[in-house]
Amino acid sequence: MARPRSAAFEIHRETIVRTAARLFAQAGYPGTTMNDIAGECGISKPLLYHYVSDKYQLLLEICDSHVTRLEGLVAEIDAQALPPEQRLRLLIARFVEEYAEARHDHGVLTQDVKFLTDTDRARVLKKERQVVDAFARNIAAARPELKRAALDKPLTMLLFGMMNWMFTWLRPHGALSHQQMAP
Amino acid sequence: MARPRSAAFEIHRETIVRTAARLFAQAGYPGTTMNDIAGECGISKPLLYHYVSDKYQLLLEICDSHVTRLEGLVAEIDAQALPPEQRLRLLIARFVEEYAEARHDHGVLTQDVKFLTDTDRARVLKKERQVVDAFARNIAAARPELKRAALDKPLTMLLFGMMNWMFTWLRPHGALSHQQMAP
DNA sequence: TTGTTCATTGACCGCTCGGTCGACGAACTG
DNA sequence: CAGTTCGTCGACCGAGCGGTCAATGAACAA
Repeated sequence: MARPRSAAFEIHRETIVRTAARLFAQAGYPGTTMNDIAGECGISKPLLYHYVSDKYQLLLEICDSHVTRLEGLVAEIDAQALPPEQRLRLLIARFVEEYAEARHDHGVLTQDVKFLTDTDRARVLKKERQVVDAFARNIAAARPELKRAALDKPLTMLLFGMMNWMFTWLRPHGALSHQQMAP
Repeated sequence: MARPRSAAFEIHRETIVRTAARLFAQAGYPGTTMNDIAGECGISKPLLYHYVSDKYQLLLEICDSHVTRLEGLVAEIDAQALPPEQRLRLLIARFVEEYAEARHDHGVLTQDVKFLTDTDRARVLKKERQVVDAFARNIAAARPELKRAALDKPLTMLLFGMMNWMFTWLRPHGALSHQQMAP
């Protein structure tokens, strides 16, 4: 072998994935072309394919890495010994924080999972379900009367509805969000 | 002229629009082809174009008719003289009802408005904003302390987040939804 | 210095897309 | 009955898609 891979290879690749996430989030997976991505990155299409195998892998990588990060977040907070209510609040706060940072990735996750193959989608949704279950568990622990009324699961969904929807209208101000989860 | 338009023309056309709404909601606007729509309707592509001018008009018609219906719903409830809290509850109940009936149309509205032209999108979003404002007004009337804290607008958004998200997981059971809006 | 690999591109390929053409028989009007 | 429009379709068109090829020069190993 005569020339090693450039040190910047992974960096370039990551830039491409981030750009793809942004465009997917904005126009959807089928509504985004590889030309769009290459153009937005300021490179030619063959060069794009030098860094990335194909369009589908981009989608898969974005979804999988994001949902895996969320899973890690849950595990991290679960590991702390905290009173139920406080733990639930921490969970919500950290998720909102993560969503804000990875806004585009999360948009792709909620909008474009359906374009994954059956097996890939199953894998991603399984992780997502574990995250949701963790929320439901914490809600039930913080408000045992909901559990008794079998309302913990629906309420969890409603909570995710609020969180997911938030980033379709909130732009660059995040001061309010953390306190609003009380009612 | 020698042959009038078939009496079933409008019916067929409406069937096509409903089918398009379902497919758009499922795969997104760019992810749905005219062949898909024709196939799902059991007709050929030229026949599809006999009933419909082009793909874009389908999207526009779905979005516009749905948002106009929502607008009418607000006007109808606004016309009734009701105490604030009761009116808000009625508003929510009726919206959830409407979303359930027109689930696909609503999916298209929340997912595919972005593919409208600037002017069309502006028109649709203007109507949508009027609906949201009506909700905010009713929330402020029912809970004046929120208004004072300038939390009425964000809370309205959170409420819409819950309502919009609901129909991504709720399948054919609707008994719970109406009572859950209290907390 | 030499040989190989990397980084990069313009040109290209097969396919599918949104949309149209021209043809046909059946249906209706006068 | 005659003439026209409707309802219907197979075949087709130009454009753009995801993806590849072959070529080039620079970068590095030996």
